[in-house]
Amino acid sequence: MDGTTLTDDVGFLLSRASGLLVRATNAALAAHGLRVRSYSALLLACGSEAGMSQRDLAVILGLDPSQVVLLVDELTEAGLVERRPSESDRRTKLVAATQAGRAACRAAERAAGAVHAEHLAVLTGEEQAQLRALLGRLVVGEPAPART
Amino acid sequence: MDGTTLTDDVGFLLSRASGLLVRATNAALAAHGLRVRSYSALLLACGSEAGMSQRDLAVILGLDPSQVVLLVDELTEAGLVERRPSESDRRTKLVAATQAGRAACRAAERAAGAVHAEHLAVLTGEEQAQLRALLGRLVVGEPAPART
DNA sequence: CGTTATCGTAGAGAACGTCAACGATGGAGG
DNA sequence: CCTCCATCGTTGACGTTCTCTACGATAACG
Repeated sequence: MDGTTLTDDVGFLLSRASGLLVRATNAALAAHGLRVRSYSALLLACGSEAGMSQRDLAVILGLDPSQVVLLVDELTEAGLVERRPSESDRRTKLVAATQAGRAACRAAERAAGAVHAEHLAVLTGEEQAQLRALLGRLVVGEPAPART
Repeated sequence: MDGTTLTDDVGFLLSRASGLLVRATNAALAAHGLRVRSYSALLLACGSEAGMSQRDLAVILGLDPSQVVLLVDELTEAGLVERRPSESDRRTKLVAATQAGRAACRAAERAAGAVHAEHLAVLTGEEQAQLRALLGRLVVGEPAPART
């Protein structure tokens, strides 16, 4: 009567599933010079025309702001994004995707999507939607990530 | 029409949810001198009377064998497990929980379970079961974790 | 008996998480 | 206007985790 068979633990399964997917996606993105981390940031930068502040990036990605600095440094050096000054607040810098960045993002999107689809193939489309919905509620139901 | 809104991406949600739960669980287990990592290993060691080989530990936890060494070192130094020679194979060492280890495991189980329940409270019991089932299929549907 | 594979171990290097501090700017109040 | 406090980006540090390589000891196979 141990309700805690590790392999039935939601937390463990979450870590395990996440780890497997991240690993596979990293391998696929390596061909594009990206990792899951940088890809996510790039994707967000591509999301808005004007760019997104590093603080917003940190909040959405659930990272410490100091990590975002390095991430943006890396993407900037690769010529995929650029830091633009905000017009309304001279402290904030908007991270905006360059032309090359948008192109790389599209390519990476295909690569990541393929791995993604492959790993989720064991689930039906409906099940994938279910999973997405459940995880979504799990994530938003939580307090701030780091540095409230 | 971008099908890739990061916050709707299953992989991203997986990482995010996993990260949040691990962080919270680590905080809760800190009072018992454990982390999620060591707790998982301890739980497995407590699972079988004779103990479990480090190799099996690595496979189940999805870790590199070299990490298991450090993990078991740590647990051994804390007096929670001990390495026993296997009778059938002198190469393998069986990791078995001590009395103290089993006690610590039970206490940690309660602490982890509480955090667990709290973070999953946004889902109904049925939804939690659904999630567990979906994740389970996702995990087993994958190839070997590290070093096949 | 020799070759090949496996188990545990050790070590290194990169990526990641977490925290503390600082300069520059913005905002609120006297 | 000036002062106090909050925020944004940045830097630095320290510990954890991932990944890979190599090695000694033992096992399994030919």
